[in-house]
Amino acid sequence: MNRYPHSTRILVALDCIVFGFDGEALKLLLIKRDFEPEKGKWSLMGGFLEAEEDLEVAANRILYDLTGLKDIYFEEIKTFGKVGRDPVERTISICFFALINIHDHNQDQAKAQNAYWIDLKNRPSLIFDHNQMVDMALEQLRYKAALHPIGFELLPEKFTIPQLQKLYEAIYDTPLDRRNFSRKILSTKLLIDTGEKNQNSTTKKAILYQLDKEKYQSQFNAFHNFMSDAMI
Amino acid sequence: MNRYPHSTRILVALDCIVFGFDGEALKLLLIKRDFEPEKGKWSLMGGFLEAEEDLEVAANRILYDLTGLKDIYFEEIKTFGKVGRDPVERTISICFFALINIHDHNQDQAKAQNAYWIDLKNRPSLIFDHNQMVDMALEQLRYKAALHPIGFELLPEKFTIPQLQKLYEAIYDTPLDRRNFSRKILSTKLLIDTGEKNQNSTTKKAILYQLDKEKYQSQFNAFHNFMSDAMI
DNA sequence: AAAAAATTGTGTTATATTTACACAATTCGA
DNA sequence: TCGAATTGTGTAAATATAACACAATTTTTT
Repeated sequence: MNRYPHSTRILVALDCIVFGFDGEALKLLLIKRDFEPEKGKWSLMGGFLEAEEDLEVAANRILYDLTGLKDIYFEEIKTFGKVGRDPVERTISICFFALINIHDHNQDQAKAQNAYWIDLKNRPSLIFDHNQMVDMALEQLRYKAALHPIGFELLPEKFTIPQLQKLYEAIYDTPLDRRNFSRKILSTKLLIDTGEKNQNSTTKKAILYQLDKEKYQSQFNAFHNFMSDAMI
Repeated sequence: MNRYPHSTRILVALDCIVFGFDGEALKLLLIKRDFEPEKGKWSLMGGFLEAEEDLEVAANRILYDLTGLKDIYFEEIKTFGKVGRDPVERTISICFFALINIHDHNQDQAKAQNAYWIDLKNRPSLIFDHNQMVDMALEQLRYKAALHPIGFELLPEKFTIPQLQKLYEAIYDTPLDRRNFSRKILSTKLLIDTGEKNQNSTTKKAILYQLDKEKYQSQFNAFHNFMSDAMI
């Protein structure tokens, strides 16, 4: 077999930031490590790229092992490759974030990985460069969600406009005007009125909408200037 | 030394798309390969990540070897990791694009690498997944330049507004209204009037501006909605 | 020397979008 | 039945955008 003889082969890891939303605050699915290295400390969920495995397949595998979910929304953030970032051995890590509906995932699978939902605002310090990874993930989530309709990935199939607003307020840690928010969301034409109402409410029951997946691609840029630039 | 015993080490490459602008059209700096594999075919400039080398350092090294320039603007696009993408051996490639002033780079260094400026519109087919990389790079350049003031990286230190407009027209392959373009650019307050005029012109000599690097960071989002969403 | 051609700089108006704010309707419990 | 909490919709002022016109500069042509 004809190879590249003079180059070094390096461990390739993948680390994922999984975001969730409980109706009030943004959460992270973090691992309390019961394995070496750094046993007992907190980290992101990760894994190594295998010899005959596509990168994308590896990302899906790692997300599946953590959540029991397939076809999750995720996107690459960047590849971390400082020499000493993993003290055990030179390892580069392809970092990505995923958005899931917090009630959808398999609790047993999370338990098996020793994973817990942690409020983003109270997150513990993480191993290696994982803190930096979370910082970049939040930055990219804020950037992307201001420009594109990806927030829906964090909500149930059917949701109300006030729920969506609370999500945006959590992502950007800022209050938003109810009336302008509603108009702006509806003007994207991405929401379909299901005709149902949210029965959980103790006051006026809000309309339940779902995402118009037909229009999702064509309207992917409809969120431009959704948040003011200062928020990003 | 404590290692991860059961994981596979993999070749890690970096491939870069170098954009330039000759005043009329967008150009790519491509390699006519005089080495194996795929000798004689066209490819992107690339190289392998070395054992004791930071990822960022490797990117700078590869860009330096090609252009003779340091501190070039570049950003990561994504990591390509399909199993068969390099037929010689499993290799993942971290792909990034760089923007340089086409007149700045060291011609000898480019010649040593067998590199040529190729018009983006007439580019030859490239090896491996490099065509896909260029497609993604152009997409990301269009996206980013519509939202942030990165186009300047492709121009000389001092430039005129009509030159900047031609650059944007090349990036988006579309004509723009001169008057609205000028007003929008000036409203960002990112341009400093140097007091000089472009002496190369055969008609009215345009004002030479330079980028206000003090304001560059704080105004990084000032380009939001610079191009209409349909362009991106 | 005057006129023509090419290009640059600035202004104006109609339209669309954004922001700030007000009021009416629904639901439940006191 | 009234009040509290929440949801849905409306309106007017300010701002931004898009479409368009004209004057100024420089070189070339007549």
